[in-house]
Amino acid sequence: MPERNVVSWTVMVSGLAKLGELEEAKRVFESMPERSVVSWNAMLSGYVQNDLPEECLLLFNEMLNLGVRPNESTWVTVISACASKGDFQVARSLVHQLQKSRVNLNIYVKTALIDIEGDVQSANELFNRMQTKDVISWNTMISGYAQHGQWTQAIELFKEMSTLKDMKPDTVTMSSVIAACGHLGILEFGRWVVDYIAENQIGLNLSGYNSLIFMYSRCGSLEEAKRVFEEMPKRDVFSYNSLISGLAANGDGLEVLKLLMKMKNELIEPDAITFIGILTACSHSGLVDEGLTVFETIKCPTIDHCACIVDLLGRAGRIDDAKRMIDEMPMRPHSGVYGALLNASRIHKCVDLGEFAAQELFELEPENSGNYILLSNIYASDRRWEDVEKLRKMMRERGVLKMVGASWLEFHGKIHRFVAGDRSHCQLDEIYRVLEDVGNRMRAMGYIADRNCVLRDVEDEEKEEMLRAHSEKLAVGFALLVMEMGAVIRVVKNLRICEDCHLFIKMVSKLEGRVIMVRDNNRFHCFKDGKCSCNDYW
DNA sequence: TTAGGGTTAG
Repeated sequence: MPERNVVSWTVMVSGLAKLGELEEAKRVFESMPERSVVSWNAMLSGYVQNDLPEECLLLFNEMLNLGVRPNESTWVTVISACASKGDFQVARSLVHQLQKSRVNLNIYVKTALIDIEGDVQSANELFNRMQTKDVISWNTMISGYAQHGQWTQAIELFKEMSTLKDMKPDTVTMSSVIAACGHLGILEFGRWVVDYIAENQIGLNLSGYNSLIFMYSRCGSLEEAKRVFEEMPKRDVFSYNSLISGLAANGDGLEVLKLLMKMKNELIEPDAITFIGILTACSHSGLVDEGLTVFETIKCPTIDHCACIVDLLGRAGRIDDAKRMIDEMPMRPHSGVYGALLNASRIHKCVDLGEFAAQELFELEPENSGNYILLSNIYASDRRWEDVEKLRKMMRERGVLKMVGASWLEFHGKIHRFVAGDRSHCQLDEIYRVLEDVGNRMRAMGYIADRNCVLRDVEDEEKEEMLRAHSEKLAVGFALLVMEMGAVIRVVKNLRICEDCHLFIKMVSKLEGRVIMVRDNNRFHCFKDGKCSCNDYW
């Protein structure tokens, strides 16, 4: 060019960076005879676009040291560099500098700030103070809630957005909303959202389809998840992972292994999450050898994959192999590893290994009441009531004893509340008739009507405290399930699929010859023929 | 010539 000026130089920097030619961009940037703030911005954003946020921040420092005044675009770029790094400390110091610099906070800067702050409340305050908001500001706030697990708030904000005349939710909005529905397990609302998308002609892109697969999977609607998976024009690792995890939770190990093959045929590389899904599926379906074979193919197995193998071996009864796996693994085991061993010890009633795993867990996470309960259950299954009581005492002393007050179940759109010893439910007589019937039939089939039996008479006060809170209210709730067979029971609060109700539902599924779906902690468990998708062999 | 938003696991 006969006349090169700062603009043409900057175009070169920006264009090269966009092509991923970062070294070349840097070379041009460094040989510029003069630079404007825009040139600096082009180079800074080049680093962010090429996933080098640290380089961006270093260059930003250099820029300040040379006395170049950042403008709004500069701030947006460096803030987003912190966002991709997840570096809240640097973000805080940037916000501080930003306040000192008296730069005008336009919609871009504010939106970037909502995205970075790691502090949902401040982000929301800023969002509420914004005079003008566009679709990206709304999406940033919605996904901010979602990224912090505040899915209800994300959905509420979407509802508010959808009532505004001048605001049209787009495909990004809908991806977040659909995923939030999945996390909450609210399939009915999810279906409404799907209709909303169709009515408003919002085209879904790959992320949107992936969210849909995730939602259907998490809500236990595997047929719909598979349908979306088949229908979508292009799949990526997210699509596979969402479906694999859904099938894994449903105990469909064979289908998952087929998907792994299909994935390879489509030349999509499985990642760490894929393998967790596959190993979980094998574990839940008792496919021990297949799981071990897959484990061998993982290039860089993580500690989580090892935990899956401990679970796989332990559930299947190869508990000594599970312990050996822990002894031989190169990394330091974390709570997930010992948790898997403890669970396996409970399933197979191995007191020694259970004690070993629990001791490690009490060190690693002393506040987690679940570990104490599991060990207590192991002692109880061995009728070691003194040890049970010792553990209760330890829990009281450490303040981890958490008595569950009540549970809430939802079905047919109505919330039912159950409390230990509660006699106030409007279908009480019917419930107890069903309970008695199931208990009799269980005994007739040779099952020991001991502590696992929901009808068990409680002998003394201590065990009453321990057992009633768990068994009885669950029993009452699940008796309702028997009567309402076919309905999906949604556990609204406090109730977990613990040992007692687990056995109960399995028995019911066998006696009634029905498939029962129960949503527990937002995950679906599928019970059929006396087996549960999570493959616990009681 | 430069700048802000989305999806997955146990």
